[in-house]
Amino acid sequence: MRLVEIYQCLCDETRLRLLNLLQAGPLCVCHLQEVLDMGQVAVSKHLGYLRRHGLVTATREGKWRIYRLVEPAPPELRRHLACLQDCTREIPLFCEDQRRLAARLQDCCPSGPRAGTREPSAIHFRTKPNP
Amino acid sequence: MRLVEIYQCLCDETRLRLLNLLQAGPLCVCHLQEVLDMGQVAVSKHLGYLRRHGLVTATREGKWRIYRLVEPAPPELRRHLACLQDCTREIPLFCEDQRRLAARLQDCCPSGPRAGTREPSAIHFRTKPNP
DNA sequence: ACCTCATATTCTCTTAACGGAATATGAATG
DNA sequence: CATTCATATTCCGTTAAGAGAATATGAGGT
Repeated sequence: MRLVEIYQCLCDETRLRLLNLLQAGPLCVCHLQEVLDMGQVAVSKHLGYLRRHGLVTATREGKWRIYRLVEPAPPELRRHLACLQDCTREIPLFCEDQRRLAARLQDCCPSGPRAGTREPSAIHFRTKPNP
Repeated sequence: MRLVEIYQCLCDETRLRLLNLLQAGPLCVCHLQEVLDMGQVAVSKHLGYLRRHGLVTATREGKWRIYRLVEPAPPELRRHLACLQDCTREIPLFCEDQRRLAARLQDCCPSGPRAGTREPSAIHFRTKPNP
């Protein structure tokens, strides 16, 4: 993975917000869309961009498509995601996003704030993302 | 300084090379231009971009314009520059740039490879950048 | 088989980035 | 004060990014 490519992925605020949310675990598009409060096309396109450049991967789970950070991440990417996380920790917008996500997942899977982390599909089969 | 702004500055290879070289100390445009082996306009524009976004500062020294990393750098920037340096250490292109710069400075100020670090103007008054 | 839901792709428009050629600026020097 | 040197700015053409509307795809449910 080329270094510039990483920065190109990081140089858009929407993509930073997406990565910030994905740091905590896999998510489907509709959750991301809700938390960011953006149009479906925009979110989908940015996720596609991240996927084409190898920062995230996508799998199907029933009707949903689950995105997660690439695993294992190449070392340059790991470093940069860690650096990003250090910074976003102190930035209100990103903290709010995380809070909104936590709340959204509470609604969805009350058994735990990140119950889906180990079994991502569980998020979507317990309750529908948009009931 | 906004986070996205940092990434926007870092998402171009030429700018990464410039920052890599400036990590070691202040430099004039002509040295950078020589090491990168690029046109004057391109180098000047990229430096201008970095300056407008607050990553570097510029001062006049006689006929030359000396660029250096902003001092003191805001914390997010410090972190990212450190991260960048960690990565570039292992990338041939950036290492070659550093070697070429060292060689160029040898020609220019034989008293030491980074003689200009403490007294940047000395680089340019001992010998002309392009004799 | 049809329908719906979640998501992706295409199209179009606007805007920004990049490179190079030509030109402008401003300091130093004869 | 005219010239030279180092650098910046402007202009132009090309290319890529981003947003939104409309449409396509593909899996599940009826």
